[in-house]
Amino acid sequence: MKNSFEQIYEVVRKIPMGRVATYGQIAALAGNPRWSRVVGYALHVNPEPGVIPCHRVVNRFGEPSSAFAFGGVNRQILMLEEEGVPVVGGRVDLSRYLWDGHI
DNA sequence: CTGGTGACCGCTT
DNA sequence: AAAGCGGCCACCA
Repeated sequence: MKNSFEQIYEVVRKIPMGRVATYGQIAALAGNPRWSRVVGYALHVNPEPGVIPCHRVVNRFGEPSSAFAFGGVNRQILMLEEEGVPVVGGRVDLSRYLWDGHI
């Protein structure tokens, strides 16, 4: 653990399949609930695509980020459904698929 | 070197 | 009840 980024990547990497986490949740698990912005930037640089499941990260409303740069927001939704996370109305049911921080 | 911005969230008025 | 603003870190010009 050197900087906040490493912490964030560590938390995001721990997200189990078929579950999603919010930026605030990741920020809180990383150590500071106000790093939500840093979390977004951290995933933006995404140093290891394919290793860090950035598609499992959504905002607190359960909606995927509009600035998703994988090839379109549809791509993220498709990947989530592939893992078993249904996206209804462009939104994920956080009450049911929100990662509680426990594997 | 300084200023401003960004995949956000929470509190205050 | 709704709207607006600030705050933390890192990177770019």
